[in-house]
Amino acid sequence: MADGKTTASARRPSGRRADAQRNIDKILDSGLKLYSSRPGVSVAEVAEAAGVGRVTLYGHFPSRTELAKALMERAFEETNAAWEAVDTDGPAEDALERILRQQWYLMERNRNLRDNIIGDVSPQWLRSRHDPILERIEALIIRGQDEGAFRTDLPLSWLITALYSLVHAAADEITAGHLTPEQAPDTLVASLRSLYRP
Amino acid sequence: MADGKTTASARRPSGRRADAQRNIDKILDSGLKLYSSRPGVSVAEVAEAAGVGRVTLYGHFPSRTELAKALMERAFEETNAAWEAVDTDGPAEDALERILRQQWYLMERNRNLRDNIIGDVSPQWLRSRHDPILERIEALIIRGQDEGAFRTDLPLSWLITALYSLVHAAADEITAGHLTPEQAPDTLVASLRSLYRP
DNA sequence: TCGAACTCGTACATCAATGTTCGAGTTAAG
DNA sequence: CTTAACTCGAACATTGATGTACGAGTTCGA
Repeated sequence: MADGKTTASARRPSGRRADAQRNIDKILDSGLKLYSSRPGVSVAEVAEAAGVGRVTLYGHFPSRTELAKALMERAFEETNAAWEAVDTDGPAEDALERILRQQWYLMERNRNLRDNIIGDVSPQWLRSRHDPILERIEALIIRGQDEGAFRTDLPLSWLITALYSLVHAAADEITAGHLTPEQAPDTLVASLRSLYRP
Repeated sequence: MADGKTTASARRPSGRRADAQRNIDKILDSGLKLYSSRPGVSVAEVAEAAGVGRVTLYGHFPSRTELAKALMERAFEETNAAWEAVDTDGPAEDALERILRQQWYLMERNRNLRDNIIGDVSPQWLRSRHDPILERIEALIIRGQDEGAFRTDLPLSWLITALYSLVHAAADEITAGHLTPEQAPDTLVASLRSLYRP
């Protein structure tokens, strides 16, 4: 027993037991679904949706705020991965269209998540994670302006905001039943083409 | 004393005392300001902002829901009055521009009010009050389409939603400090012209 | 199979919001 | 001036959410 300190925690210093990890995943999945669908979600709801005891949830996420952060962190990672996967070569106008068609629902989901999580995390924290994503879009728009494909008579930040805004609007229209999920990307692309062209 | 029943309430059956009416106004004013600025406003906050006791507030508005309804009702009336005041003659494109320049801040404020009040009143109630306003915009857009000034390749409801969406975006940009209140209407009008033209 | 890691329900303390009651004071209106 | 309407603070009951503590049971991992 001289070297009996080879406990599990010593052997897997940064690891978790498989069932714990499974529960963490379930919690994050359910949390994302709930938080991105409506405001005012409670910790208890997330736990129930995940099929997990409330105490278990608190065991992994010490507070509501920590849970919220984990959800946002995960969403940002997903977005970054999506950007890596998309082809941004060629004319900026075409690249933007590809990005929209592939990611508009992701943009929308994360925007809702962000809206419904405000108040749980500090604005600074939120900004620090969100800015890198904005920069990617910004760079693409600037490229389009250099190519002469995008207008330059309106502020750059406005073009970005308008883009997000219309993505959000498209999602609302689907929810309201005025637009089908198939029509949405076409409508969005057509609208943004009109809006972005010089 | 045969006719001694000439009490105040009998004499002013539908009227209120002047100080009561004054307080009601203060409550609605403060409530509008708070509700349209952020979510999660409590009744206590509204009372305090109005400089009125919480009990007094409950005396006039039996519940949080009733207060919310009164706020929305008032906002709708204001919007209707604004529509009556605006000149909708001439080409639809110009009329829309005039409306935007005169009412965009009102549209924005009421949209926030609506967003932050969801959950306090039923969706049906909200719809029933909001629809008449949408119809006015709808009629104007259809007129523009008949004149050949507005595009017809996108759903009508989408054009309306996009309009509201961009108004909201413009307000966000002002809040974020990316747009001045003077620039906002021009940016908005320019964007919607691009978006609406065939 | 053994022990540590993990889960679970129950129970508890805390906090904030809603809505009500009471009684004493103030104010408008006739 | 008289009275009814109104206001106010303080106190109370209720509800729902957050976070913690405990102890008994289950499951993973070596």
